[in-house]
Amino acid sequence: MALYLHNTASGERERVYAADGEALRFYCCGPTVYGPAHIGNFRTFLVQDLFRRVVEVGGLPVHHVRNLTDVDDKTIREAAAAGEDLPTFTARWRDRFHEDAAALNLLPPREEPSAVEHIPEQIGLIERLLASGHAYATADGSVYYRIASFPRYGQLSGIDREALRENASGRLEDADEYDKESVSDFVLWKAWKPEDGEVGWESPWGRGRPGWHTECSAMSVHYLGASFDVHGGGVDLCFPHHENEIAQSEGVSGERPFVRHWFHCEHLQVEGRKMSKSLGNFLTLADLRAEGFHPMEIRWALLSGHYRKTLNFTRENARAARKALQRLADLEHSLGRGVGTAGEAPLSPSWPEVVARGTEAFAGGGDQRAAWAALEDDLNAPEALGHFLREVGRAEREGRGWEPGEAAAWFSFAGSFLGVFGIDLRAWREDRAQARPAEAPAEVAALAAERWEAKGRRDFASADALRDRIREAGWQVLDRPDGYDLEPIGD
RNA sequence: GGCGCGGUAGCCAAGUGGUAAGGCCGGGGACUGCAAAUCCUCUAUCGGCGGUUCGAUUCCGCCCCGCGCCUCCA
Repeated sequence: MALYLHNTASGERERVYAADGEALRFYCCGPTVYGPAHIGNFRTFLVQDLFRRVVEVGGLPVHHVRNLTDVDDKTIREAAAAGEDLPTFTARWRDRFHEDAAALNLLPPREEPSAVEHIPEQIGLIERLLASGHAYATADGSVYYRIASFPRYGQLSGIDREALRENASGRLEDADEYDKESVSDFVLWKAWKPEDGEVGWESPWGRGRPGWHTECSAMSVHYLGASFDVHGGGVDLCFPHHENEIAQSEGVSGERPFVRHWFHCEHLQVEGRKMSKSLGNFLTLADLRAEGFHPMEIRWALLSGHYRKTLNFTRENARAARKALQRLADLEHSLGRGVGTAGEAPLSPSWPEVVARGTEAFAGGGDQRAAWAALEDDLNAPEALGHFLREVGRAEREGRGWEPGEAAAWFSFAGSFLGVFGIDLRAWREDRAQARPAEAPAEVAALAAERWEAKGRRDFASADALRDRIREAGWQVLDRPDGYDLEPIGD
């Protein structure tokens, strides 16, 4: 495999490989569990999922770690507002995140550590930072990172410390932070305050809780080592979160680099505008499901742009995705019976099978090879989709004339492609079949029977009139040579 | 102001120094008694102005516009 990925740290496309030669060590900043994740969050997680799938199909196992932030200002505030204790509150949203992630067919990470479960590791990290002079405690029992002690600070995001100081000058009056040495210093341990209520842990500096940035350094190093291969997140995390992680992790270990490859995903817009609560376009998966969209349609739409460009999510795109899925389902129905090892569902091979097939599945014609090549070239999903859809069109036009062997090869390619994209066609098909009424109301069925009879008499005027009445009832008649089907209108 | 990402057909979205993938929508046609599906077919000179070049959408410069980050937002 020769997968190349843009590295924020160098600004260049670089080869992805496992330093230990065995598994790619991959850390992702996960969600803060204080409410439902929105589709912008999921865009990032989906891109990371696509990346992981490409690496694994390329033959390299991935040691994937994604954390859960279950203690911070927002979780504490919202838990209090909900009248729940913090663990109960965050567990609920954690479960919700898992449900959404499963619906979107995200592969679960190998480990999913949470901040609350790793307080000792975080305290240990802070102690080492204090010992090495990178941190200092203040009178109130908080601990801050001393940015002046880390000359490389700002290198990842290209921000220089002088500018930081100037820009931050307007916030000097922030009462909470009056005892920091420098306004740019960030908090590692926050001393307990009355509004924290029951939330707090004992530490060498008194009762308190870890600052947000602390957890990712402590947990990534704990699970993946002081230096690992790839670290992902949304572009907004580049500064200050990832910058701070570098300062913390390299500060204690002295090992460089903390992360070899920084992988940042651009943001998402909705219907041409940025997502914001005031615009009311802060979409969650549940919102879109309520509008009738299937998670697989959302997944397709969210992966249809390049990860380093802002993507405009539109309902129209989601409908285009639905159409593509329908084309695939039709194709599987017409050409795919008994083809390949997946039997009746050759376009829905299991993930282990997709991994086992590896890149061999893409060794066919030009577009098949090109689809894989596009993915290896900085994860160019839209180009890969273009090649894939050209293959779909070819199958639609030529498939009926194929020999069994040709059909099997094509379905192996297409099944693997959908596997890499994490599109579970079977789930989509079954959920939709379940969602629609299997049978028309007796009244509609009677009209349809009457129409079929009129049609048999070649009384087309009556037949058409009945078709209209059936349509008014919300159903449509689809004729076959030997009969007809009734389907609900609406999608 | 600093750093970063963009401006390609009605919409979404790739891409290349030699006259621009793919999808959706829409138009026309074939097929069908009608309808659905399917098939065929049509729709762009790439934000603006200069420059380099035999030739630029692709390289350089300037300008205009949109978006993100600049201390806890994927």
